[in-house]
Parts: sequence; structure tokens; C-alpha cells
Amino acid sequence: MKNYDHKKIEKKWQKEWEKSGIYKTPDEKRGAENFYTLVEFPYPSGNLHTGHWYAFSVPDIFARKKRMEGKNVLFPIGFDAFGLPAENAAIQRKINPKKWTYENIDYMRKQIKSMGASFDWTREVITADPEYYKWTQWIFLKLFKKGLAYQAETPVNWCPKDKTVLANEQVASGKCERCGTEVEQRQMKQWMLKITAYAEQLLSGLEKLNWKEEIKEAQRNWIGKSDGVLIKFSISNSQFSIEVFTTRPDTLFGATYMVLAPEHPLIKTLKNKIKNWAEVERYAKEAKKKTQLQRQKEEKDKTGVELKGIKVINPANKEEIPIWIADYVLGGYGTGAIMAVPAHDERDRAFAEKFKLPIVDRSLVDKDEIIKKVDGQKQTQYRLKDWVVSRQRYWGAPIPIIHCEKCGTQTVPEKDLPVLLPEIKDYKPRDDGKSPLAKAEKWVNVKCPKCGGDAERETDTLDTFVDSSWYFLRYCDPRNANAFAEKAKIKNWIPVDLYSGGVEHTTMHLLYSRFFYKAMYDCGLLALPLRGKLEDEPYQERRNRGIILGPDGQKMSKSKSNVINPDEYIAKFGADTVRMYLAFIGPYNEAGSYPWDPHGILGIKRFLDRVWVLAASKFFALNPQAGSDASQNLNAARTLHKTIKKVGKDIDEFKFNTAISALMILVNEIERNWKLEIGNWKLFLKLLAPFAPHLTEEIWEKLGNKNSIHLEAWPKYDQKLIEETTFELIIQINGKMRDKFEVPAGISEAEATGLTLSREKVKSILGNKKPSKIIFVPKRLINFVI
RNA sequence: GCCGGAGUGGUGAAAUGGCAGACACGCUCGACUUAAGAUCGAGUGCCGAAAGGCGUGAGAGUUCGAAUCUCUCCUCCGGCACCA
Repeated sequence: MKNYDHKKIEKKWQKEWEKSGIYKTPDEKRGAENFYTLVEFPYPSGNLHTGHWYAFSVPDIFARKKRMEGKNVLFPIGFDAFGLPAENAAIQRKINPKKWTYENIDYMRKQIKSMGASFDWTREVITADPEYYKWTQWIFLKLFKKGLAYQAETPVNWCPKDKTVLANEQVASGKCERCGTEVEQRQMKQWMLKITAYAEQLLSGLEKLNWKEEIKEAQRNWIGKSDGVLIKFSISNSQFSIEVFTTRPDTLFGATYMVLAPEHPLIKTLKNKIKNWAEVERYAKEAKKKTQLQRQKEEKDKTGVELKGIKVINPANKEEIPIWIADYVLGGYGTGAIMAVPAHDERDRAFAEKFKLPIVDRSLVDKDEIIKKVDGQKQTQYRLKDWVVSRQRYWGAPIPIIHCEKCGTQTVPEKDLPVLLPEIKDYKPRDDGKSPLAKAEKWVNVKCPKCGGDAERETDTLDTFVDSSWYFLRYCDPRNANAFAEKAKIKNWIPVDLYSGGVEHTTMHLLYSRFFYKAMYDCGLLALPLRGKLEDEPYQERRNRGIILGPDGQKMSKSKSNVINPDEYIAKFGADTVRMYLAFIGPYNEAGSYPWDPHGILGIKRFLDRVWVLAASKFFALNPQAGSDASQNLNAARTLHKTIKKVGKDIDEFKFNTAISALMILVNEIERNWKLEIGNWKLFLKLLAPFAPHLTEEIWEKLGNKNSIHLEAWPKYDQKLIEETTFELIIQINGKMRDKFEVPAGISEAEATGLTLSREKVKSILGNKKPSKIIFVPKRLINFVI
């Protein structure tokens, strides 16, 4: 039989594994070190796509190998079930978001199981379950009591299509990260989390993390730290002064004018003194109307209006300089005011040239002395803004707050948690900035927990990113009804040893959950120290995976009709082939992108068929000693042990592609020379087991084994066997390869030189020239310099 | 503009100071076959009949030796960006 019946085999073993519970992870296991490997849980969109396969089935290879190495591996999965897209889809189909979401979960769970991944399903977590979001609300209240959650009137990003506010992180180039609609700026009262209080820790924490530089750098850019100085400029003939933030106090002598952001509060204060008030007001209004995107488009084309009638004094030289308002200065950064130094700053120069303002080219002065002279205050600014977490949408965890006219903002008492999301008829979002929950009067009207009088519930729900900021902790103790997780159980697993996920979460989920973890730590919610490793960072190691493109090398999308449906390929070739093909397609530890090659997958299918043919031949079972030639047996064993070393190392480094190529080389050799004895064949099967769990399990059983191959120990290589007794000596002349021949491993330089010089080819190239220098590298090469 | 990553056959890619292109796809030829988009075998960087030469984005440098290290430049991808 040439092809194996993947449908039968894969179904059989998936059932069997579920029945025997071999992937169930105990909290602790005698003699086994705990190891937590995490993949980002999926959003229940309704269908598993190639990206999911790539995200789950490839790290499964790693999890399986760690388990075979004797680690007690936590490899959990769940669903990030609240959120906008599911809600939008449900509204479109005119069905209940809850129904839609949970039906999707049921379907996707089946699909995920068809991968044959070694997830422990008994730890499954669904963020939309009241048992889960009870604790999301509980943690929110802890943050509130610590002063890390607050409600404030601020300018926010409003998506007019999704009809909700968005966090800064959810706006990309001025557009809604979910639907691509241009966002508007609105002034609204919103719930925020004080992530800025952790800016410095989020930055410094990166130093000790074993993460790729590009991930750390993206977070650093996002946090955007800059060290500078606050300098006061007094307004002439007035008691007022204006503070500016600058990183270049050394250029203070060159400051020839000042610019305020159009929304700077002092503008209104000084209304009476401003002679051209009408003009100023008009400009400020227009600037306010512009979206982020418009401002960006107009970049470099500077606009502005002078505040006529007032001047400020440059504290360095006491000269009076004019004040302008211009939208190239941002209200939300620094003090919302700058000293403009056209001689040293490109933007200031462009502005000065347009409005004919003086450009004074002065030499720089000493930073520290000038700071002292003008009484400057050193200050650090961050680009990072507080995280807006309230959403004017139905499908999310209700914010557990009650508003009482008498007592103000009150927290829902712990005993009343969870605040259940009520069933309502109309889920549609509204234009007025209110959640659809506002219409659920019965639910909204409550008694104030403090005074017992009439009060109203907060009707906004929490951003989905809040739900996912702590899910990795819940996996440690997923069914606990009395705590989000027991401290002792957290201690078993946290920090996560290896977190694999998508690059798109670098400045969203990854940053948020680091913040959550640090904040929860400060609230005393975590047991520390944890496993003697990192104290205040949740993820020891993070690796970003790449993305799978369509066969045309473009991002998969329905409009380009280049979408690969993994289900089709599973039906055709089986899960083992699909997962192994994805592992083979390119290095997983680099965030590259790889086109799906419909032909390429055939290579893996052929490989697995060949393994099956080898196994089905019963050659190994019948010939425990395999070939009769001892030296051939030794060579085969040597290749095998080299492969053990290579595959083990490559899996650890997420270089699954080269691990598979090593396995292919081994199989090519077995087929050519046909000399593996049964013990060695079994070692090979164990190497293949994490990659093709179903196929290897079937062959393993056919060999008469009673226990699963996945419970076997990962093979150890024999170092002595790997060490070669001879090697191929490369002969270089002036660094160019000219010849090579087999020599004993321990050959001396003198012996090697003698043997090399006696070779015909070398003689003919050297002629009667004498080498001026000979470089001999043991076990590699000899180089003659002439 | 600042920062980070990357550029290697027709394609996905190996090799991180020592034989460039492992492994796989594709392609060519052959075998088996009624058949082949199945399977097996041989070949496959470029030029050349061969000997040989050339070749890792471009150019320089370091080195006995560079895809790999250094510098300059070009291109692509990503983060930030009128952030003072």
C-alpha cells in the first residue's frame, strides 16, 4: 500500500487521545519541571483559516518535543470571545451575538481538534463566560481602587462606523484598526487605565527579556520616551507665563518665537489681550475639525496665526518674541507649547520661512548651565497615552460601576459580581456615544450600594483587550470560582516560558498584558517570586511568527480569490501533511511571510507516504539487525544520531524547516541503503512524532507498542557516535577550493601538508611556486598562499 | 526624518568567518504504465563543447579565506513620526 489512509488514522487517534486524556496537564508532576508554552487564543470568527493552523499546529511541534523531553508542559487554548467583529457579524445576520459566538466556538473547537494539536482542552477558557468575565470585572475594580482606572473627559478616537471609541493602539494611520474607517476626534467622558504610570517600567522591563530586538524596539517606539526640560517664558506686562517642553535647551538663544497648540487653555484666558481674537478663534475651530489623517496629510504645509498684542520673553536673552498658534504643535504632548528654534529645527524653519519670522543662527551653549540660568526643570515625556477601555458596544464585559447622583461613582460590591450582560433586543450601536445597554432600563436602574437610593449602572463595556490581558493567568487555574487563580497555581506556571504570536500584537495585546501584569503585581494579586525567574514580566520569551500568503504572494483575501481553505487540504492530504508543510515553509522564528505553494505541500505528502511504505514493508520488524554489513549499520546509526542532535536543536530554536530537512535526509538515506535496525527505526519515529503525530502513532502501534509514542522519551544522541574518525580535507589555494580528499580525523598539519602536496591536481596548480604561507584548520581545510 | 529587520537559483529557502545554493517545489530526460497530474531513476546557479571562468543588491575595506564582519550607497518590509 503506497498511500496511508489519513482520514481513518487521524480520526482514530484524535478520538483515542481524547479518551485517554494524554494531553491533560496536571498542576504538578513528580520529577518533571513545569513548562508553559502559550499561543494567542483565537477570536471566534466562525472559521479556522490558514493563519490559525500556522499559529497553533506549528508551536504544537515544540510543545510535544518539550513533553517528550520530560517537561510537564502547559499548552492551553481558549477563545477571545467578546468583541466587535462577532457583534457586527451577528447584527448583520440579525442574530444574537451570544448565540453567534458560541456556535462559532463549537464549530471552531472541532476544527482545532482536527489539527491533532496537544492542547489540554480541560483548561479551555472563554472570555465571554460569566465565570471568566466576573474576574475581568473584579480585576478592573482592583485597578480602580488602586487609582489605576479612572473616568475622565478627554479627546478620544471615535469610529463613526463601529460607533465606539478606540484606544490609540487601535488606530493605525488615522484609521480604525478593525474596519478601516477614518476616525474622528471627539471630546468624551471615558474610562481609562493608567498605563502611562508604567511607561518607565514597561520600557526598562524590556532589557531583561529574551525577545527579538525588533519587538522590543517597536514597543520602545510606541512608548516614545524623551528626556528634556521645562522652561518658563513670562508674558510681557502680565502675571502669566507659558511653559514649554524641549529636549534642546542648548538652543534656547535661537528661540525667536513661540507656538501654542490651537487647543492650549491659555489662549482663552488671554482673550482680552489678543487683538485679532476673531481670527485666532476661527483658526482654532478649524484645527479642531481636522481629523488625525488630515493633519498628517497636510504635514509640512504649515499653517498658523499670530496672537497679536502679546509677547513672551526669551529667558536666555530677555528679548521679546511673538506667540503663534499652529496645529503643528500638538495639545496632547509635552505642555502643548514649544519654543521655536528655526536655526536648529526643520519644522520651525519651514514655519519661520513661510511667515517671515527671524532665523537667528547662534552657536549652542552648555546645556546644564543654561538650564540653571533659566531655572529649567528636567522632565521626561512619553508618547504613550492612557488606555481608553470603555466601549459603546453591547458585546463585552459590563464595567462594574454604579453612578449615584448623591454618592458619585460607586463600585459594584464584590458579592454582586459578575455584573451579567443583560439580554436585550436591539444590539445596534448608536450615534450618540451611548452603549445599546443604555436602553435596558430594568438593568440600568439599580440601587446605590452606598446610600440605597436610585442609581444607574455604567452602560459602557470593556475593550476586548482587557479580557485578553490576563487570560494566560486564568489557564493556571481555569475553574476556580473563588479567585481569578489561586496564587500557588500561578506560581506553578508563571512566567510563561515561551509565547508565540502575531506581530500585530506587539504594541497592543503584548503591551497591555505586560501593563496588566505589573499593575496586578502592585495590587498584590500575584505570588512572587515566581519560579525563580522574572519577577514582574509575564512572558520570559516571545517569538513572533510570520504570515502565510496566498499562492500569488499576496495577502489572502476574498477579493483577490487567493484564499487557501485548510479544510480542503486536510481532506486531501491529512492534518499531518498540512501542519508539517506549514512547518517546512520557512523559518518560524522570523516574522517573514511565505506564500502557500499548492505544489510544495506535495513534497511533504510524498515524504510521509514514503515513511508509511518503509513502515508497512515490515522490514524493520522482520530484520532486527537490518543489514549484515557492520560498517553500513554504523554509518546509518551515525546519520541517525546526527539527526537527533540537529532536530532537537532546531525545534528548540523554532527552526522547524531545517529540522524537517534533516529528517528527509535521513529517510533518503534509509531508502537508499536500507540498513536501520529496529531500535534505530523506533528512534527515528520518535523524532518524527511531534511533526506527524497521527502517522507515527499508527506505525508505533503496528510495531506492537501498547503505549502512545507521544509518551515516549525524546531520543538522546550518542556524542561518540557522531564524532567522525575521518573527514574530508578541503584544499584551498589562495582561498579558492581546488581539491578535497578523505583524511583521518586526527591528522597533523605536517601530514596534511605532505599528503596535499603530493596530489596531482595541487602539483599542476602550484607548478614550481612555493607557498609563502600555509593555513591548516583541523577537521576542515588547508589553504596554501602563493 | 528617526529606529529596527532583510536583500542568496525559475520558486520557498540552507549555510552566521572555511566546499555557496542543503532540503523541497518546479522544470528536463528516462523507466513502468492503456493512462499520469501516481511511483521510481538521472540531471538541474550562470557562461562554456570541454578545460575552466563567473556568481550571494552595488561599491570599497578587514582577512590566508567574506553570503556571513566594517564602512558608503541602493532597494524592500516593519515600528514611530509636525512628539518639540
